[in-house]
Amino acid sequence: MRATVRDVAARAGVSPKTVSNVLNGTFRVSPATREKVEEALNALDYVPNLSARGLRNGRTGMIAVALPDLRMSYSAEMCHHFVQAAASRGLHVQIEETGGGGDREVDLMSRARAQLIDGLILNPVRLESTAVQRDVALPPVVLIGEVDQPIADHVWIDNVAAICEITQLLLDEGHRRIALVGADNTATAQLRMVGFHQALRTAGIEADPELEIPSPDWHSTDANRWFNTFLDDHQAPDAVVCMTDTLAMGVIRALADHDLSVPEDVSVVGYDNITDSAVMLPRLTTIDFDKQKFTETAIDVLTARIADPDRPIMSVTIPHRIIRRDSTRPR
Amino acid sequence: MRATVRDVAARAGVSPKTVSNVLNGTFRVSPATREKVEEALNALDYVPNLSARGLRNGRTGMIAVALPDLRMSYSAEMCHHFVQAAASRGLHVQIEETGGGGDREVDLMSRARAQLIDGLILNPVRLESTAVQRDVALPPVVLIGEVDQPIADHVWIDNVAAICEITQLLLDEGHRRIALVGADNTATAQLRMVGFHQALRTAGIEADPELEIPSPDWHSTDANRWFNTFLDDHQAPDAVVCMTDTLAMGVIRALADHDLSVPEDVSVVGYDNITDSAVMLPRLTTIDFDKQKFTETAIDVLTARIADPDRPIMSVTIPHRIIRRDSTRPR
DNA sequence: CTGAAAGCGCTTACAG
DNA sequence: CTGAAAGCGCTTACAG
Repeated sequence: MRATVRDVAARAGVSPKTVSNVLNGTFRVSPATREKVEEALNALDYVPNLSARGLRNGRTGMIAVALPDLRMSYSAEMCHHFVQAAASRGLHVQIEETGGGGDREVDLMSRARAQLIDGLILNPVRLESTAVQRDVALPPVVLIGEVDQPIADHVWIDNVAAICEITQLLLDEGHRRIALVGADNTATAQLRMVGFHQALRTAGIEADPELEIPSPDWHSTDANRWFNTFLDDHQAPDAVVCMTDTLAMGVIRALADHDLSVPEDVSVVGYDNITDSAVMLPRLTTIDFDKQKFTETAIDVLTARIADPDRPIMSVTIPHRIIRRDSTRPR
Repeated sequence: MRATVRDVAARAGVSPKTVSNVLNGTFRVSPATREKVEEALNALDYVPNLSARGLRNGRTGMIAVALPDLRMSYSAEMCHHFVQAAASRGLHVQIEETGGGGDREVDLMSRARAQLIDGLILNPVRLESTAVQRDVALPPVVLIGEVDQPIADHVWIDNVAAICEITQLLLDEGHRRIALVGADNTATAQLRMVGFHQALRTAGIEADPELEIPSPDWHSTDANRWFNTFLDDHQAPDAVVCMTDTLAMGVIRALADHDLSVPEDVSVVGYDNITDSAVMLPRLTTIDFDKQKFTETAIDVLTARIADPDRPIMSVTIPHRIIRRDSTRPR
């Protein structure tokens, strides 16, 4: 059987309270007592029961991170940084996937309220997210990505500005007919479309719905399929703005299959600056942000919220920048 | 305040036991009573406290999955399937990263024993993994990937055979000077090297250590750097066996930077069949396995182990197959 | 500086 | 079919 504080106390000849004091360092314990307790701890191979501690303290040291689709390289990199940032703060991370059905988000909220996790970092898929509503008792939650409800803490990068800037860059360099890949009704896509339209408007170009191509599941293979179909029926655009680097991979492949090369015939830009973008053929021009800073900020905001449920709601914008590589060229 | 079973019982005019019966369906409850309880459950917005349940039952419904580096596309796809498979079995997943220091593995074992998780799926980084030893009280654990200690349950694909077969394919098609990328002292690499050497030996070719190139952190950018350096000093090989698809991306880029194209000048093969491999330039020849089946098997084996700690240790091999694409051609 | 007791919220024998 | 009690393992007032 596993040893409990009681067993340790018995062996050390002290009370459970003293063991707890040694474990948590709450009060000063005399060196002699401490030594006895530590001997017992080791001898009995004591490991605290976190469920019991969680029940008592109302904290488990576990937070949840919910992303739309864990298969994406973007998700992979964010997961890495979340786990690292959490570990350095003594927290552990439970992961969840919210894609493919809004109910998952509601479930998650319940689980948070079920207190096996202390809080939740949620990347909602839809703007009209039913999960996050003012009237329901919210667990501590930080929304990441694109949300416009000022109902919970929020960490994001300014998508509208980012896409606007990168579209601007293409426009400045002579591209006129610019396609957008990833256009659908998800929160992320909606906001990025706003930025795209904004840049076009500033340049005096009318948005052409024909050039706004969806890619329902956001995978490279999916973008490839949809963009291939587009190219079968349409003249190639001057440039393609992809809502993620992963989409860009599929688009570049579709162009190659239509004997169009990047950037000679068509320029392509991405978003996220995943690691592989730096070695892709061609190296991808994209939007970068500090993922470590992003995740650390999200966790710190969540921790603050857990500590004080009544503090004012805050929104943090993480800076972004354009990384110029080889997938674009002036026309 | 949150409602407890006690509150619900009070409102429904029954005992906590009856509420528990309704919640868990352990015993039959009369429809009238059930209805009263359900009304109270809803009215009070009851959510069970999982820490309390975990303390009582010794189960939390949470398992941990530990992978070497979560940034890899391989990890991303595995995480997705683990979360899906777990969800369909009513389990949740905590993720951990074991790379960059063996102590994390030991930590993980303790955490499992700390019972906030019911069990652990671990992809150990090193064969001489100190974490998994016979004398320490192991929590329920399933090892995935390359391990040769028959100390715990094990799910893997036969790496030796897989790399041997794909190297064979290259040899059969006339490649003689074959490089290997990812050669280091990790468990995965060691086993894959065995398969590589086996194929060479069968073909009567002597292994050339010069052609076995490490890529310490296994990222595409890292493989790119190391393979670039290799190409600076050496004649290009006929083919390159990459220990993962991600490494292959970096290798293909290095070849491109030396004006060598794939497969015209050099053939390249990968391992894992990540989604992006299907659209890469060129589309990558690689080793595929059923990731859903792999993860479901691992979780089922773990569940069985949790249910019966004394059952015999088992090892399951998931089949693999070569996916032929455009990154190789006969010479 | 330390001990004995109570209680976090749940479920499971034990009675009825 | 239901109730009252005990206990999972921990930590925190409350006394000394």
